[in-house]
Amino acid sequence: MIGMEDIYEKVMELAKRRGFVWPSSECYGSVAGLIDYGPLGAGMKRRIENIWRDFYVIREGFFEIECPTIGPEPVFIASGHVGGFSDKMCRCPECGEYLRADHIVEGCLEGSAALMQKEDLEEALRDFPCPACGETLGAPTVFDFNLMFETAIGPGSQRKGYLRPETAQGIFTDFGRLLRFYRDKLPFGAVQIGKSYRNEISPRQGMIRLREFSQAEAEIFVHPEKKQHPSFSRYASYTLPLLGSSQQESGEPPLEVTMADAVASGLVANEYVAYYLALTHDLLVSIGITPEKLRFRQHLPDERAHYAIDCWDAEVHSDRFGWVETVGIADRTDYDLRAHARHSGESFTVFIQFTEPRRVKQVRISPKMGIMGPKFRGKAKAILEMLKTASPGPDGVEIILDGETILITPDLYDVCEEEVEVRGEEVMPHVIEPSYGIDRMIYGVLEHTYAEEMVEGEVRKVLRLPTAVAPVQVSVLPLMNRDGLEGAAREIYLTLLTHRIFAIYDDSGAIGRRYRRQDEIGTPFAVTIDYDTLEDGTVTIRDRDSMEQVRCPADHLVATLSALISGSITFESLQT
RNA sequence: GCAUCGAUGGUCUAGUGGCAUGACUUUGGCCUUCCAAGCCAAUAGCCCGGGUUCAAUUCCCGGUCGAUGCACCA
Repeated sequence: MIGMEDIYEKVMELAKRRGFVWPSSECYGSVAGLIDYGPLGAGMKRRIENIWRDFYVIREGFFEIECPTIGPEPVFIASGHVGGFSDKMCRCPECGEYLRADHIVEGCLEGSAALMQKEDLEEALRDFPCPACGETLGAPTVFDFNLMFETAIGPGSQRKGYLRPETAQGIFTDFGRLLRFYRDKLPFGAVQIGKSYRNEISPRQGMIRLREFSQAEAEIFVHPEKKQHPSFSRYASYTLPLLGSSQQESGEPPLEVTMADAVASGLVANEYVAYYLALTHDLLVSIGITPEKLRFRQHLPDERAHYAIDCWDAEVHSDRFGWVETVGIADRTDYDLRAHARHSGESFTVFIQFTEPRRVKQVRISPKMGIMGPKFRGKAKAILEMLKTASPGPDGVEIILDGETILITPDLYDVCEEEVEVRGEEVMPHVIEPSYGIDRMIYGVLEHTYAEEMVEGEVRKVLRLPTAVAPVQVSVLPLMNRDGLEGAAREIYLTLLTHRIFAIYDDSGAIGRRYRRQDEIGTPFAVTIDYDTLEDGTVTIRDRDSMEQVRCPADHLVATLSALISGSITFESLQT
């Protein structure tokens, strides 16, 4: 390779020029963090999403759902995004700098300032110097900056809504429906591919940090005590570079271990997490990420959400941006379901039958309603409810109702001990969440597959995209645009299209120039129609990566290309 | 968001207070029997808004976008 010192510039220049990625609304001045996928980029993105579906929908059996990108406020109150997805900020009255209010206070104070109220923060900030200009802050106004885009649903006194900051919540809110769809059994999973939105303060890394981005997320609902993946054997001996939190703390390199060993040694929390680490490696490599530029880093205890048992990022190395978090894989326990259960009042549990019904002795309070009704009148019903779960003492039961303590004496109820048959229990599943940043995957693939090489004194730019990811699969090129070559080429082109091979036809300019054009957009194969085609009915197939050619009878072309595209044969095998 | 620097056809670039360079690409034509060949022609540009000026792509102010540093960041 030559002159690869500024690969980001080169990749983005090509991506813009050739129609992969464009700045959005360019004619009115583009907006940071918003991009368009052009004709080739949109095709490539769709192919990558479909490969993701091959892994998660077809192979894992997790059906895909599609939820709105707008949600009503309670969803995001429950998810914690309304409260937790915002930062408390203030502005220096002297220099105008925006500051994290809690960070300033935290630097000089014991304990955590993140939970302080605005008013307390304002008071605490009074005497602090501005970290930017050094002037005393005085009493700045502390305000929340929430990273969610806000909107209003409907006219008039609208319901407040937000653009979703992740696709996951739709799967959680559909939990009850999904559970019934999967016929009340664990484990099951559902996935969603779609747009999410975050009003980033300063998105400045091209397509790495976007305000509107595509995510592919799976939510896998598992029994909290059964975290053995039913297909674990598929990846048990798969080896990955794992950078655990202890390796990071001691500055050691990643460990190359099998998934079975990783789980056995406790490096990875359970088989589910390990399985999706391996699957993610498998998937990323198959779309064109270089294995040497891919690692899995465990969250350090202080960066991991408090409720998560284990959390790993798949990080893709970029020459420009360093290690970029591209996929997150977490065991989120029952945090999300519990939150939605609390806020919505629905149960979010699965009834799991015991293998054998259990006989359980239970004490039941049977109120004497004939006495209690007249005695407590309007409160009787509420007291009755509370009695059901109370455990009676020798003097009776104390019940607190609306702040008033009421003693229910033993003469008001009977206690009967009985043995009941319990056939199962309500279980709140744990959630394993693999979450993929599609746009970051696309950038990683572009950067890793971009190559330059010297060919006869000229720089050849080539995207070595895997066939499954290339937006165009085959180009059809008549060697000359005359002597009947163009007619024969058109015929072959149409034949490929009817067999659903996505080909483009190009007869413009010298043949070498046309090969270069296809190299730049990653088209893996070129079919050239030359004078031998008119003689003996053969064409050549050119391989993008080796620039080698083989002759192939036109009659076999569809079958040969289909096999090459699907990967069932290699180009090298045709050369012998 | 702050500071510094930058923005000229699709791409790379020269240059200027007064008709805006060149190369590559693209399109059409000629030529051409396999890797950006040659010839002819064509298309296409001074980021946006305001100010100074007879005249602004050029100078000034503001904005947008991009790069770098700080800050922020699932």
